[in-house]
Amino acid sequence: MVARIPVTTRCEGETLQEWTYQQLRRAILSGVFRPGVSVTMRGLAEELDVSLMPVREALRRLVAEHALTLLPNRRVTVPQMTPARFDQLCATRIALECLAAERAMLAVDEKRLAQMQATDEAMNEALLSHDIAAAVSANYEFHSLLYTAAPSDVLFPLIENLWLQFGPFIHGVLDRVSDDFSAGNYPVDRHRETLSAIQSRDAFALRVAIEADIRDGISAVGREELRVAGDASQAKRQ
Amino acid sequence: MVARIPVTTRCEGETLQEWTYQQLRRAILSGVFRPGVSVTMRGLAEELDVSLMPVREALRRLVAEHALTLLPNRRVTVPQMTPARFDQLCATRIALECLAAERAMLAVDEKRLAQMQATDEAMNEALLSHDIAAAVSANYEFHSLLYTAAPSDVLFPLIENLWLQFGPFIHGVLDRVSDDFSAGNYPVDRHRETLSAIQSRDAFALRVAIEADIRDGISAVGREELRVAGDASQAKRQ
DNA sequence: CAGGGGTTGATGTGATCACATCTTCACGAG
DNA sequence: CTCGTGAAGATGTGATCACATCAACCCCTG
Repeated sequence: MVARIPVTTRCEGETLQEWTYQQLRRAILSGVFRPGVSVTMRGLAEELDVSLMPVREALRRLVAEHALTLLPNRRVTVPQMTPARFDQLCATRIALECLAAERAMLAVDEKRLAQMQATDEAMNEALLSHDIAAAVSANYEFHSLLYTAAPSDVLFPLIENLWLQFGPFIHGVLDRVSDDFSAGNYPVDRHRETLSAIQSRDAFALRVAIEADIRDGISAVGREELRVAGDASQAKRQ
Repeated sequence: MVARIPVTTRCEGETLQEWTYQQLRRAILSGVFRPGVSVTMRGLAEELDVSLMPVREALRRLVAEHALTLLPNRRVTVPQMTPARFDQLCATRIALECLAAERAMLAVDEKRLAQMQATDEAMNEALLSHDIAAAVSANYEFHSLLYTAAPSDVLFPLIENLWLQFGPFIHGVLDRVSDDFSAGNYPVDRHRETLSAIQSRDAFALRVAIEADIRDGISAVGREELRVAGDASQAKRQ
């Protein structure tokens, strides 16, 4: 474990296990854990300054959500990204997020649309100033604002699962996009296409925009995942 | 807890927690737990004759998979089915299973096709003899055989999640279908359509067949879920 | 110097205990 | 008779301990 886990203050009435889960989850989403490294319950317990029990249950939960992987050795590791897995994640994201977007579209009101616009601008600013962490969370919030317009306790958790599995790689994707931004190479703003599709209540255009947004992420990665996988196998030896 | 949980023998090298999880999972899938009833760790521990710890972790896992629900009281219950949730589950199943079917289609060989045919016939026989449990597992196996033709460690777990959430209701659906069967009212066999679509490598026909299979389940339920929900609110008082 | 076997430390699993919180039920005041 | 209050039991959470298993490491033998 090289990088420290950023911790937040514990909310009132929140169980230790829930807090621990949230910390680990945020750490995974922000790419603190590199693929291939194995985490130990005692190590995390010491780092988060909690006992074994909350860590144990938080890890169990993250494994159940496929955010972490349980090896046959019963050791917990950050899952490796393979081209096949990457491809599956993208295809599944497209299927689920297009569905979620379509179902949420009619429920997006003016207020939410304004929030989405503001979030998109915040993301672009973050990309320009190379603040990857802020860009990641703004991107996350943009999609969340859309999908949660129509309350959904089935679809949205599944999508969050996929994001969690993508976790360590979103960082790499937006890093690449940020570089392109700085080089003056502005890519097509899929978020803006998304917003105008919602405004004109065009379900088909919305699906196209969402799919394009996800596919842009893919092409931004390119052979990136291979490099990350290479880093991971080095990190494993540490 | 009215119904007993059917237990299987514990495999060699399987942890107690894993075994407990499998027992509870099978119980949910076969509809032993009725929606709305709350389960207790100590109750399950006694019933399965294990200590609290394995039950605790198994429940945590099932909650993470949305097979069970954690109330604000920190009590674990079988989730209620509402029309909205039912609709979401169906739409998500269609999106994911059509995708999975399309991706698996080309990987289905003669041997697997024969297995699927045999499984479908077994299901029809089970329906005729009103053996709902056998029909449920045959239906499950039929779809599994298709989706696992191309190994997928992303899509398939998500689909299994949805099936688990459907769990208590599949029973009701097939109960209804079984009644129709006995009344000589043979519904369209969507599984047969699925098989012929695979044989002719027709991706579009396959999507149509899968979607129709899932939608047939919906119409078979009809207002069924309301009756079940009604039963559940009664059962809760027990 | 290379390979194998034994030892020691680390790790996950399971059990048990202590405690805070919630539920439930009965009793008594209004 | 109704509603609030208090006590007792039940329940989930967290901590700590014991143990089997696994990994790394070192030393010995060839």
